[in-house]
Amino acid sequence: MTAKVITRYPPSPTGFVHIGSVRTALFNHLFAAHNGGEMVLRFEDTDKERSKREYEDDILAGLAWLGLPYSMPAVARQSERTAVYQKHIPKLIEVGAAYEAEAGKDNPDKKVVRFKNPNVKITFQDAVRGEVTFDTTELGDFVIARNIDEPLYHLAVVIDDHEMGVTHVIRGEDHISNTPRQILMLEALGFERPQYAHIPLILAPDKTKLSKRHGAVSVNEYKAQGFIPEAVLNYLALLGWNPGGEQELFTLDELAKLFTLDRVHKAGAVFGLEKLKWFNHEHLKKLSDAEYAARLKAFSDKGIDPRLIPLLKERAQTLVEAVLMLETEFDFFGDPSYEPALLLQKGKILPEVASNHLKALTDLLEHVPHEGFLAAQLKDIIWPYATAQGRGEVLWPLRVALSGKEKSPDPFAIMGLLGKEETRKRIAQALQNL
RNA sequence: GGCCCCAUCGUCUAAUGGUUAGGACGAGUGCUUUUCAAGCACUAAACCGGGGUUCGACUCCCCGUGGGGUCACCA
Repeated sequence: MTAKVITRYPPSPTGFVHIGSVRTALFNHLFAAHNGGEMVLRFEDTDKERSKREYEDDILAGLAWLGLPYSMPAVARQSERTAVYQKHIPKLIEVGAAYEAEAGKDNPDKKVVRFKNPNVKITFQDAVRGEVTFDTTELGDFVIARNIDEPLYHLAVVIDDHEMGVTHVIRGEDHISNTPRQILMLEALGFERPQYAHIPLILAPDKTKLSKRHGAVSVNEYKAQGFIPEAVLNYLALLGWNPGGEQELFTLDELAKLFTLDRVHKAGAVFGLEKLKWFNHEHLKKLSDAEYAARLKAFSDKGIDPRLIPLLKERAQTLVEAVLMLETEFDFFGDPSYEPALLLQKGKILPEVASNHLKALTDLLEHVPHEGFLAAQLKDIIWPYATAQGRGEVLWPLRVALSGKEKSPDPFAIMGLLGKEETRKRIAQALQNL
């Protein structure tokens, strides 16, 4: 059939890896994976002032965290690819497609390279937008290189994409107006035109391009907030793309199987944290208990009782939230201390009533063997009594006696975790407090 | 402003000429093991406007309007 599909992810290492940039990488990966191809990565660091190694590391770490695969050419930094560019820039001048010109008044000795604009209309097929036409006349003879061997962004892109065998250029919509000038250069160089696809931008709630001023924008921040890659990927994939149908939860592999460019949207999509949280919770629930505990370790070095994991899974939307719960409503293993009035639900329950119920419960629990002291069975035993006597008046004092807290998991779960001895102790203590 | 792109509930979206315009997040209400969550049920919520084309338009065309992107020796 046709040549192997090669997509590209060319970040410029001038900042921490942006969520929009990651979405572009994701789409490039999904398309490549869907077609049995691969995504190549290169660093566009021709801006030497702003490019930094720490940002490169950050980008690579981000991809690793997300689990997005890529390949890299032997020389991946544009700043180190001078030899490659030297093959092509003089050629452009030789064939008359470009010329050297004075840099400007402030720099009389310096010579830049300008592209000789043929002033034509350029039409290209965009995989998501269809036919797009630009008049390149307004571009003038634009500068394509700082000097004979230092190309500027547009030229470097064209040469690198060609050298790396890129077949599909999938990038943000903000690049759509750059496309005609890149096509101009690519034609002058005699390169084949790749397939273009301009994907919609990720927008902030005010509908403008998402940027730092809108808050968390780096994937690191999401990682630090306790989001997991499965959820981030799933959420991002569905921003501006949709496989049709009503399924929303997907793994990366499932997404790759379904991904096609013709289902990519044309309009920008607003990034919504609430829905991301929902995706995170859903994916968190799908982890095994062991895996959940392992991920939690990155946020808390305290050992946690494995029996707590199912409860956390049910409640926490993020891992940070889980840690927080462990420190608050789930922190009931230590000595519970509380205002005795809390036992009475702020005066709603009479002291005699509460203590009668607690005494009755003590008797009920007396017959339960240690081995049978489990949440489900305790519920079976206590439930009929609570129902007969009034659930609120029975269960509230019990829950407070056990947890000492205004909010906590239900009393049966807590008793199961504490065990018979501790449960008896706490109920006795509550009786004394009354 | 020039050029280019876009337009379904508040948000993410389904629908590809014929649906009571569907789902999800969020919101509200109720139920539940009467705390907090979770869960479940229900409710409110959208085709930007105007012209065409057509027996029939959310879907096709045109014009408005609105929004966005881009106009560097940044990428």
